Amino acid sequence: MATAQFYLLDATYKIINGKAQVILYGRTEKGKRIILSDKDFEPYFYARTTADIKDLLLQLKIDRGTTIYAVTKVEEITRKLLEKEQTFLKIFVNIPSAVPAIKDAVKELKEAIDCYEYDIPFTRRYLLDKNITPMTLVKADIEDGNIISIEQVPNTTFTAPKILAIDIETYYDPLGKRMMPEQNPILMIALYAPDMKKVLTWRRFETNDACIEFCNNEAEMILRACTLIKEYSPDIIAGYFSDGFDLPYIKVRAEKNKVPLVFTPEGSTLRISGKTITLAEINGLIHVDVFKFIRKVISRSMKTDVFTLDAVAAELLGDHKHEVDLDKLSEAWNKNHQELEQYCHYNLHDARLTHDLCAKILPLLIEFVKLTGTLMFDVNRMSFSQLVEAYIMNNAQWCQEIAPNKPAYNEKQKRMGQRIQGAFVYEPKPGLYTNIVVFDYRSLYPSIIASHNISQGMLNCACCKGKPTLHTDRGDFWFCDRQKGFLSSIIENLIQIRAKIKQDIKQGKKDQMTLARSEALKVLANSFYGYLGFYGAKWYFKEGAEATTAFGRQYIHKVIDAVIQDGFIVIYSDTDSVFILLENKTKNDALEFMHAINKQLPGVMELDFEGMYPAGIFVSTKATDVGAKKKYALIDETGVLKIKGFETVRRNWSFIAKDVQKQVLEIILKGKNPAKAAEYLRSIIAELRKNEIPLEKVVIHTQLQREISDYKSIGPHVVAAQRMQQKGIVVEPGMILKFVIAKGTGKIRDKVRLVDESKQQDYDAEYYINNQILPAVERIFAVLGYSKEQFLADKTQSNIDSFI
DNA sequence: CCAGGCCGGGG
DNA sequence: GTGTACGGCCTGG
Repeated sequence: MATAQFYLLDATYKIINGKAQVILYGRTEKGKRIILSDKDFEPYFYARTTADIKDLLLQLKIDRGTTIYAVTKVEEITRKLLEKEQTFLKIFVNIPSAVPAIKDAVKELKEAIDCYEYDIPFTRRYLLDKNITPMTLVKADIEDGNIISIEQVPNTTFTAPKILAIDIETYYDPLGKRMMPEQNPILMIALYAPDMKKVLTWRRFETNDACIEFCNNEAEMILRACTLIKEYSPDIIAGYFSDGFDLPYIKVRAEKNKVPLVFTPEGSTLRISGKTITLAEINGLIHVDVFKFIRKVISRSMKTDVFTLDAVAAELLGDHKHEVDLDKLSEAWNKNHQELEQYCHYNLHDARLTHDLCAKILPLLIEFVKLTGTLMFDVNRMSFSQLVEAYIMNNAQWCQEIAPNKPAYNEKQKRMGQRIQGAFVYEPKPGLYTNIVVFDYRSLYPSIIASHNISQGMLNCACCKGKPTLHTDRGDFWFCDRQKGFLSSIIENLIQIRAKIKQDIKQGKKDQMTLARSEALKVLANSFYGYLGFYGAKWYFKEGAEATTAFGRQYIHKVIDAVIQDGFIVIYSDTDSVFILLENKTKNDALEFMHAINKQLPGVMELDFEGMYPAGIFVSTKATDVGAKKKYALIDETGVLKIKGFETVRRNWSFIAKDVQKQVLEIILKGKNPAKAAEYLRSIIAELRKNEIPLEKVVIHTQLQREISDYKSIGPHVVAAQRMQQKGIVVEPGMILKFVIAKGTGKIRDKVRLVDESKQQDYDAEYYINNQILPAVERIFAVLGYSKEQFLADKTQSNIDSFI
């Protein structure tokens, strides 16, 4: 017998001779790849029954043609379900895929009450039960490559996995057909790691750049990329939107060229799964889609609201993409080969940005892996609720808790219909304000859940009947005083771990790992409340969510009352934050107020100083309405705009609408000059009415998603497609249609014109003013006292401004 | 008001 | 793959 110690990277399983083998992929401390299998782990799930039906269960067999699903063993055990101890049957089956089938059969039995944990993927079950964590060191006793036993080596992390980034450039028609990998070849493949910089392409040109390598054709290029990846043997292959673009594209091209797609030394190939949202997976090589993690997990804490590689790299790395005209790439490919060099550099630079972003997010990703005990591939693609659930599952083990089931369709519908009364919102009076200070409660909801013991089994317990109750619209609640709940302990533990880490950070322990751990714990804690009220959650807890917001409303009222008593003016409050005006008080006065409040607050509750803003605008949802929730723009002391709740302007808006919205906010907050912004808007409207705004700025871009005949309702873009067809242009799904709205009568769709059949004079200024420009800025101006009618009135406007 | 339909990331 | 499917927003009906 030998032992092996290695960082666990990935896990999968395969069926051999009718039995499942777990396959673990790892990297030894000396950097060697290692692959081991474990033959002795059996799939199982739990059931509750009204009688002892072990013998009956052991008879269960389901014949599925080539395979037979069967129960192999049944054990009686005691576990808890929502904090209530009960007897369960642990039902073992022959292979993992037998679990759902046997589960269904068991549910049919008249003695069955319910089944549990039948939806936990086999390898995940393995990791949970063996108590081993990916991206950390594990120690295994092995015999002939088979694992006899395996355990965690405590306090270890694989901090420096080898990352290789990949990025491709493809041939495409600038007129914007949908991604068509069957027709359009890959032109370049870039691979980047600090010690591996390579661009492969299959058109030759003069170059001195040693990174550029020429292949004879696309097939050879793909094979060469595979060889380079195999030889480099990274732990992680990273891409940007590579689940949705690069890797599926490569897969199609490899099939088209009939070349095998092997990415690891031991021969793992690329697997593409999922229909609407594709996933690209390689056994033993962690595919990180940098874009997915950033958009799902990090986006909340970022300023940008577009997640292009350029915008994200700018914010997180302070770097940009190279500026090249990608629309000319295909032309260069066909005619001007010498121009391809700049595209190669562009390609490699994108791969570099992707690599650096991956390195940047890696510490956080690893901390989530450790906290949830889930494979990095999965963590990379999880939403907040999934992260929380994975974290709870990982902790349920030592609490002896069995996971409740995911809701069935009906239950989900029911839950979706159950509105939970939300937080308190003090509606802002729309307007432009100066010198705003923002306070917020530190981790308000997590603190409440922990300190008020909010957990299913603790609700309205018999033992604490008569204790002061929480009155809500849905009735009165109390939570047990004598026993600590499961969910509340988990979150209390989370808060404590984080407090300890924050202490460490304060004392100077500011390494990447510590900071990332603190951040991961914060994200989990902050997502906990949302999870309780999320309809798809296993531990959905409506009363708990209601109680949390009810307590939250009490706490925020306490601050608001105190702020007012102290002579500040409250302009806005939402959930855990209060926005106040300094007026003739100072920032110091505000800080002193906060310290005083904190002395009165119980336990872990604490009010923080969020920031100070020289100017801010609060906007209403409707032009005439009172203040809107969560819709404002602030400018901080360094001149950076903080914009919340303004809809992001998309492709199917005209350029002019996007421009105007941005300009208006800038003028108002930087120059604090509403009149100037209004003047600007008037000038734009006037130019539109004189049809002076260039035609290209009013073009609307929309993609045709299907065949024209498949449309049930005829939107403007469908009309544009029809017109193109009439003109003999081949129209196919995926095309970006460009059209303008011309003068005329009837519905919008009746006024659709193609760009090349329109002249500068043709576009309908009133449409653009009413449906594009004004919707984008109407609310902003409404709060400054301008109604949209004021801009629409085609008169001299100067006198209206004077009383603002 | 609901349902149908598009966007996003990538090239 | 212990299979099933994003979330937000706008427009037409």
